[in-house]
Amino acid sequence: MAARDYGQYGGITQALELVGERWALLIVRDLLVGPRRYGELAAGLPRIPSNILASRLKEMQAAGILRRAPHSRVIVYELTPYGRELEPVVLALGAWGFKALGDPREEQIITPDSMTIDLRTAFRADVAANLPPTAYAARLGGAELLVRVDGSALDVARGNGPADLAFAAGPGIRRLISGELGAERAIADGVVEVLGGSRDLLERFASTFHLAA
Amino acid sequence: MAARDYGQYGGITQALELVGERWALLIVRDLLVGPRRYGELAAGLPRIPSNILASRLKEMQAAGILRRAPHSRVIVYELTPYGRELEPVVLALGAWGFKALGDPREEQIITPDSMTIDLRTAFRADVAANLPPTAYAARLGGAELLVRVDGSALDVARGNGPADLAFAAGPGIRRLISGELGAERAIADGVVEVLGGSRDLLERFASTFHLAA
DNA sequence: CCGTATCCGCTCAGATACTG
DNA sequence: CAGTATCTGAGCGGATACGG
Repeated sequence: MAARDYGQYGGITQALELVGERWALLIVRDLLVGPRRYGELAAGLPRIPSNILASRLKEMQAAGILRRAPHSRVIVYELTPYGRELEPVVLALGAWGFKALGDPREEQIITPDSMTIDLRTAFRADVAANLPPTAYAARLGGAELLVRVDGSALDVARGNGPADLAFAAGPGIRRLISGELGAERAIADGVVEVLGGSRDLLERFASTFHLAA
Repeated sequence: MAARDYGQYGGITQALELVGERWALLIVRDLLVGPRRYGELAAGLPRIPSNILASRLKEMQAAGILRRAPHSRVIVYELTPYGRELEPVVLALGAWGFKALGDPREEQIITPDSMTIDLRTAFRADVAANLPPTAYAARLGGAELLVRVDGSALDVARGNGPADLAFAAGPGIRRLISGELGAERAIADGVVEVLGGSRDLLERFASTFHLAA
C-alpha cells in the first residue's frame, strides 16, 4: 500500500486511495441501487474477474464503505452510511460521462443497475415537482425497469408493473435524454417504440429525464 | 482498449474509461486551479513517474479533456470546457475523502494545488455571503496561500500578500475545518499559529470553511 | 450454485536513465 | 525543462479449481 501510495495528504487523494482502484466505483454504483449478492454484482459487471471482485469487496469492507449482511439466509453486500455518501460522486461522474457517450460498441451491454443510476442522474426533480405522478414501464437494452415519478421523488425498480406509459428503446434513448431528438421524432425514427399507454407521455418522460450536452 | 474495456454502456462507465486510470483525476484536480506546465504538474504529483504523466496527458488530450497551449513562450496544459466540467466530480470526491482523512503519514506532503482544491471543497458560499470581505494569508504545510473571500466568491492564490489574518498550520488544520476543534482551542493547542492580524478572525475562517463528518 | 482461491500471461505502473 | 526509452514488478484479466 505504501508503495502504491499517492504520497499526498488531501481529500481527493484520500478518496482515490479508497475507491480509485479499477472497478471499485462500479461496484459502489450497483450497490447504490440496493444490496446485492456476490453473483448479482458479478452479473452486473460482466467483465470483472472474480478474484478482483472478491478483492475489491474486501478492501472496501475494510475501508468501511460496505459490509456483508445476512439477508434471509443469503449474504448480501450493502453500503454503509459512509459508502452511501458516495452517491453525489457517482451521480456527478455519471452526468459528466453521459455527455461523452457515443453510440454503443458492439459488445457493450446495458445492465439494469447502471441504467437505474443513469436515470437517477438525469432526473430533474424540479421539473418533476410540477407534473402529475406518472409510472413508466421501460424496456431498455436488456433491462426492464418500472420508473415511478411522484412529485420530486423518483423510484426505479427492476421488473414490470402497471404503468401510464410502456415503451421499449435501445441505446438511442440517449438521444432522447440529451434532447438531441424530440419525443415525436424518437417515435417516428423507431428509436423508441411505444408498447402501451398514451404516447404523449413520452414528452413528459423526456422533460423529466434530461441531461443536456 | 477493447481488452481493458468495462464492456458496459452507461454514463459512469464512460467517465471511468476517460478519467478512471490512476493519476488522471489528480492531474485534473491540479489543472482546475489553473494552467500548469509539465514540470509544475510533476512537482505537484511527487510520486508520479514521468512516463505515466506523459501518457495521461496524451490520453486526456485525445479525450478532449485538456489541451496543450502556448503561454508566453512556454507550453502549458489547460482544461478544455469539457474538462472543467469535472469540477463537481472532483469537489464531491474531495468532500467525501476529506471525511476519511486521519493524521498524515510521515511521507505525505501537502501541495499548494491540492490544498487550494480542498479549500474550495470546504468553502461555504452561503455562510460567506453574510460576512464582510476577508483576506487570509495561510501557510499550510508546504503551501503559502492567499485566500480572499468576498461575499460568496472565493479566490485562492499561491504566495503571500496583505491579509486581515495571517496564520500557519500543519495538517491539524483538518480538525479546525471538520469542527473537531474550535478556533480558540486550535490556537491554544498550537494547531494553528496566528502570525498577524486579529486572531478573532480564525473563528470566521472556520465557519467559512467547514466540512463536517 | 454461490463465493472464493489459485494458477498464468500480459498490460500497466514505478524507477531510473537518457535525449532534444 | 520537457519529455522519451527501457527495464522490472505489481496488479489486472481470464480460466480453472475448490469448498460450503
